Amino acid sequence: MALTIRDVARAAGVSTATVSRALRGLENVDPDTRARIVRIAEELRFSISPSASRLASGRAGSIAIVTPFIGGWYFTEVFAGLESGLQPYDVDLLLHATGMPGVTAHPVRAHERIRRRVDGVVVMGMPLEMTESEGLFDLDVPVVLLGVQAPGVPSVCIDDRGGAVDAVEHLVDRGFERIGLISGRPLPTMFVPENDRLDGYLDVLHKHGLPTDEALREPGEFDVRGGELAMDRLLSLRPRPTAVFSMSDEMAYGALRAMNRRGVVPGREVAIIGFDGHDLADTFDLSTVAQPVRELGRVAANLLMERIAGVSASPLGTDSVVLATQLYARRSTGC
Amino acid sequence: MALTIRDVARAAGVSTATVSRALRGLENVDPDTRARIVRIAEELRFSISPSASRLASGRAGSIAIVTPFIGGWYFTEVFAGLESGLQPYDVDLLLHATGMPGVTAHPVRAHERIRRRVDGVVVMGMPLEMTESEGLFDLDVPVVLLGVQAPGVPSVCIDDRGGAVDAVEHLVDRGFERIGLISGRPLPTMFVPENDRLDGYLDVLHKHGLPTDEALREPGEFDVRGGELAMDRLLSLRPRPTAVFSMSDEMAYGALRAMNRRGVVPGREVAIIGFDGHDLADTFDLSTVAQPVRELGRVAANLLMERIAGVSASPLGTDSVVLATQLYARRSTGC
DNA sequence: GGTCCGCATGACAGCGGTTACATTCGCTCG
DNA sequence: CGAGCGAATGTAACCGCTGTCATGCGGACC
Repeated sequence: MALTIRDVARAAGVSTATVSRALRGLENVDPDTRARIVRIAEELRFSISPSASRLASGRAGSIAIVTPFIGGWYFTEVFAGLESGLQPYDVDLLLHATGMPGVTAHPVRAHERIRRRVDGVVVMGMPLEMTESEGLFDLDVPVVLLGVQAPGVPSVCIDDRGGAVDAVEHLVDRGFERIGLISGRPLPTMFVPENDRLDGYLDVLHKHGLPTDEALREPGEFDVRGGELAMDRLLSLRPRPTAVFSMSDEMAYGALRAMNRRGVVPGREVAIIGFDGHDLADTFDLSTVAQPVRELGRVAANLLMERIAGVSASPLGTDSVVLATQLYARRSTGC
Repeated sequence: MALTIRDVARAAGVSTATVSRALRGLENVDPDTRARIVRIAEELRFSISPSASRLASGRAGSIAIVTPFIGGWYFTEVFAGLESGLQPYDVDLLLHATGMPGVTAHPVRAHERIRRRVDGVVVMGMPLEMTESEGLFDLDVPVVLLGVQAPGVPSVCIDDRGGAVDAVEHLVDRGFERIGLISGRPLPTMFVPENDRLDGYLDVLHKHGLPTDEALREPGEFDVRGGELAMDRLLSLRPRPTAVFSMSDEMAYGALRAMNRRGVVPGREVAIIGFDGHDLADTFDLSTVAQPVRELGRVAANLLMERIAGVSASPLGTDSVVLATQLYARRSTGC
């Protein structure tokens, strides 16, 4: 019932091979012939059958984004960035959530789920070990890491250490000396970015000879509630920190709330700075180190598509793109 | 190089047809035979080629979610809900963003993009006219509307009018009388849910004989910044409203900010209630009418898959699922 | 003028499954 | 005891494209 390439071929008085070539913009087709075929295809409202095309060509026509979880601001932004980066290519974006090991462990390994159906994979915010255990390197397709860096694997990420340095230097600039930290998981973790941010934080403190008590570091689970509890604990310390660097904006929101509840004015008695550049940071006057998350997705998409195209081409280097972060100083740090 | 069903057939000493039947769990396969085939397939680490399967069976093996935009809390929750609702089915979820007409108009109609590659479509938060103009009804596949109701099309949505009634009744209960409104677009709009919420708002005011000045209604563009501006305008009125119903939580955040800037304490001088049940509503003490967004996605997925399966079955009714909203009273309304 | 070359095109064998239809075989039943 | 039946399995024709190889043809070249 649906039209096939044969119908077009017949209508144009050419062979199916020529139609196929013409429609895909391959070389060695007479411009006139191509124009005619394209016109006829449009008149007939014909469009190629992806499954047939994929079967015949051996390409999956899809790539997958593998992430520990769906939801949250970061995920959405990455996803939107990927989607926009994929526009120029005729490729579908598939999604696979693994769940976090030990928390929401997913019964199916990513490997099994996406095997044979993708030409490449973007792995988002997963430690290398997890990427391995999910079998993503055994898929025989290119892999691009997003938000993480690892030797020998192409990746796109930010300078986590540098971003943390900026954040903490900012606090020092503003005259704060007793600087606390809200991390994600308890440190050290399997997540490289967290460790990098910790390093940045510590480096600045050392550089300025400021206190680095471990008591000043509290995990906040990367969510609002966790941030609130972490800040509660920090505010109960004596002496309490006069400033706090939160590894995410969402935790910082929780921290802001804890401060409000106690009548502590952000930026005066206690300063706080987040990390991410979340949508609402501006709304809530939260200073933050913004990372270009959409851009991360976009670049990852391009990097991956390049590698897919270049499988047979010259041996590509192990590209590793590092994007810059940007500091936004707002009222929560007294600006 | 990759295994085919033939390799499995050979290894099991049966025909490819039997392997196909066994692996798909069809009837009329001897339990022993099936077990043997499944075991061998696993040993061989064989998995079916989706493109071959799709081509041969004529099924696309995918459904699409069509949305005006990617991003924001609502979108992400719906997406996560769909994904989880789709788990039991072996179906890929494709995404197509149309852009808003006149704002971010997308050059490609959804119709062209997803034609021949989906077995069904979930249309999210789009007015019926837009769904039509995108050609989604000409795709010859089932369509399920999400967040909108329309005669003759299956849909899953909430009771927008009822939710608005709850919100405004709550304000009245708390003793507020001069009640303003922050809508999305300027009213009336092409979006049915907004109009429904407006109706609910007006109904309650009428019922209690409260003022319904049009001056009390301001559009807030459904984003934080718009909400802030809208609230600014409302707070400049004399007499100013003593309470405001915002059609989304994100706009309400903006409104909260406007109040903070002017030193107006939420819930005391001026109350505000949002709509959505956004993640951060609790954090910022915002009263709200929560809608089960993930559930919306999940139900839509099931509804759609049912219809896809039932195309040939008995003529399904035009199911239209309406999910309940829930009021959360917090400090922003003086609780 | 004949040979060779390269471009435009055609013919056709797959790609890896699914499924309609045919076949086999052990039983039930008249 | 043979017809008839249903469950289990096999056979083979597609599904709609792509890619390889073959073919035709006009022009450059010697």
